Amino acid sequence: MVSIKDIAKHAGVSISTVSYALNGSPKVTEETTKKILAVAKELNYVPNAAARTLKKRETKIIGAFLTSFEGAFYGDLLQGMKEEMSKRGYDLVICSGTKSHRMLPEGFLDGAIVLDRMFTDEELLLYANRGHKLVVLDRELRHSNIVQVLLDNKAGATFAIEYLLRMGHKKLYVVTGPKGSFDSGQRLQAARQTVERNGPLWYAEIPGNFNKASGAAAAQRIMDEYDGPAAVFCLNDEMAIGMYNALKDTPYRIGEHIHVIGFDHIEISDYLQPRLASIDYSESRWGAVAAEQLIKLIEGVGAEHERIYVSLVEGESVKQR
Amino acid sequence: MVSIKDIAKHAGVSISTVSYALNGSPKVTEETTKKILAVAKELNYVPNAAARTLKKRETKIIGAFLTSFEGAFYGDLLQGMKEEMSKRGYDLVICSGTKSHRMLPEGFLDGAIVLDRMFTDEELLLYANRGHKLVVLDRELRHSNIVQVLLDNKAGATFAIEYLLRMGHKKLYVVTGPKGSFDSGQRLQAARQTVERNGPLWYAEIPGNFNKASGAAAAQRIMDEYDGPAAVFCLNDEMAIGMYNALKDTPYRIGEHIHVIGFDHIEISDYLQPRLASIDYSESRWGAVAAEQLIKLIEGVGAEHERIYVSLVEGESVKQR
DNA sequence: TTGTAAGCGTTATCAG
DNA sequence: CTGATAACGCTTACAA
Repeated sequence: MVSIKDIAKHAGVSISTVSYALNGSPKVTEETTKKILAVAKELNYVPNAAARTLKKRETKIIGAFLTSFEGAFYGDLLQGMKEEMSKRGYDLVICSGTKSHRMLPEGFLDGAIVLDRMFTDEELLLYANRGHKLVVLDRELRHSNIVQVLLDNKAGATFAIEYLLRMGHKKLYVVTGPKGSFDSGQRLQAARQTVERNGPLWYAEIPGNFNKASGAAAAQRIMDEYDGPAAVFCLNDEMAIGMYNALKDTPYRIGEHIHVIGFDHIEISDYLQPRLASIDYSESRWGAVAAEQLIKLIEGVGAEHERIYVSLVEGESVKQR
Repeated sequence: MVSIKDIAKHAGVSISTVSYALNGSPKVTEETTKKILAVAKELNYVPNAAARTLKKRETKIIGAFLTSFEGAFYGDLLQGMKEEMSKRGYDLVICSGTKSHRMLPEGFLDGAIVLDRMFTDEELLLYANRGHKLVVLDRELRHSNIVQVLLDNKAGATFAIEYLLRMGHKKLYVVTGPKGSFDSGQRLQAARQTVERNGPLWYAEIPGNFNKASGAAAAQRIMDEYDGPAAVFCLNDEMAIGMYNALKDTPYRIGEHIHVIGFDHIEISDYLQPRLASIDYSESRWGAVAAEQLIKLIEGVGAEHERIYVSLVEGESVKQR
C-alpha cells in the first residue's frame, strides 16, 4: 500500500507538505503541489479511509436501513435518497439485518435513515444519545438528534374510506398490517375514525400481515361471510394482490362482488385486472426529503420533521354500488 | 467517545489488558476479564471501526454494486447474498453510483460483488491488481483476484427460441438489450445460433434497451410490419411488459397475433394477461453463490468461476400456431 | 498474567 | 512556504 509517506520520499518533501498539497491547501507552492500530485498519480496513491476517518471522525457515508431486500425493495425511495445525498457530497449505502446495526455506533456511518422494524425505539434513542444523527421513516420518536419524515397515512386512509363510501358501499372491511407497524396503526386509526364519522355502517377488521398470504386469508373469510357486495380497504397493495390471487378461481369478481382498494400504489397494481385502486405517493420525493433532512441534521443547520403527502388513485377494482 | 483508554483507567489496568480482554484472549484472568467487560458495558463502550481497520486492514464488510436501485429486480439476489455473507461473519452493503466506487480502493470494503455497467473492465482490473477481491456477475474478466458468477444466458436463449419453434412459429423477432450489455450479447448470440441451426426461418432483430419504452417501440414496429402471426423473444421481461402495454389498445392480441417470451421471470410476469412465458433462474441462489465465492477468494481458499442454471417457464403468451 | 511501546495512515498544530 | 511532531483508537510483539 502506498501512503503519503512514500509520496513524500519520492517527491523529496515532508509528509505534511504532501497532505496539504493533496488537500489543495494554498499554503503550498503551485509548483510543489503539481509535482506532488504527479508523484501521487504515478504511484497510484489512494488515501486510506480508515486513517482519515480516525482523524476526522467522519466518513461522508450514510446508511439506509431496510428490514429486508425482498419484495419491492423500495427502488424509487432509495434512488431519491441517493441522488440527494450525492448532490451534497455524501455516499449512500443500503443495509439490512440486525448484525449491520454496528456500523452506526462504530463510526462507519455519519448518519442513518431508518425504515426497519428490526430497530427498537430504545436502540435508536441510545444511538441518538451518543450523538448519532438519524432520520426515521417508520415511527414517531422525539429527540434532538432524530428527525421524522413520515407518510401522511391518516390522509391516505381517510381518502380510501371516503372513496368507498362515495361509491355507495355500506359493508366495509379493513385488512390490517402487522401488530406494531406504525404505518398500519396510523392507517387503521384514520380508517376507523372516518367510518365512525360517516354514521351507521357495517364494518369489520381482519388482521393481516402486509403480505400476500394474509390478503388471501382475508379474501377467504370475506367469501365465507358473503351476503352481498362488500368493500375492502387493504392497508397495503401487497395484501390486495393476495386477495386477487385468492379470488381468481372462485365465482367472486373484484369490482363486482368484492371491491378492493390498497395503499402504496406499487407498480404491479397497474397491471392487475381490474386495475387496483390505491393510495399513491412519491417514493423518490420521500427519499430525497429524508436525505435532505439528515444532512441538515449532520451539518447542524435546523432540520425539521416532514410529512409526505399522498393522493387517491381510482381503479376498476372499486365500482359504484 | 469512550475508548479502551477510559476503560483501562476505570478498571485500573493497562490498555493492552483491556484490548486482550475485549477480544477474549486467554492471556487475561477470567476475573479481570469479567471486571473489564463490566466497566465496558457501564461506560457504553463501542469499539471504533476506523481504528480497528487501520490496524487489521479489514472491515468484514463487503459491497454489492448495482447500476441503479430502480426497478424491482434485485430483491432476492441481494437477500441471497446477505444471508450467505451473514452466515460467514460478513456484513453486506448495497452501493450505487460511480462516486461510491471509492469505498473499494480506500479500504472501506473487504471485497465487492459487481453487477454494474458503470464499472469499466479497466477500473475493475486496476482494483484487482491492487489486491482487491471481486466477484463479477455481468462480464467475463480473468484475473486471479476476480471470480465470475454468470447466468447461463446461452442456455436460456436457446430454450426460448426452441420453445417458439416447437410451438410452430416461423416468423421470429428478437428484441435486444443495450449495446455493450454482457447478458444481452450472450443471449443474442445464442438466439442467432439456434435460429440458424433450425433452417430457413424469417428472422429479424430489433434494438432495445432493456426498458419498457423500448419494448413498446418494438411492438409498434412489429405491428407496422404485421402480415400474420409473429413470435418475439424479448431479451428481458421488462421489454415484454412494454410490449403488453403498447398492444393493449390495439386490435393485436398477445398469444394470438403476437407471441411473446421474455427472460428473467420477474414477479409481474405472472400477473400479466395472458401470463408471460419466460426464462427463470433463482436470484437468491445467484446471490448466495456469488457471496460464497467472494468469501473464498478473500480467505484464500480456492474460489472458482460458477454458472447459474436457467429453465423455461411456459405461458399463454405463446400459443401453438 | 499484565504492562510498555511501536505503529497503522492521516490531519493539524506549531516552529522555522 | 515547508518540516517535525503529536495525536486519533486500536492491536500486538516483547518485556516484566
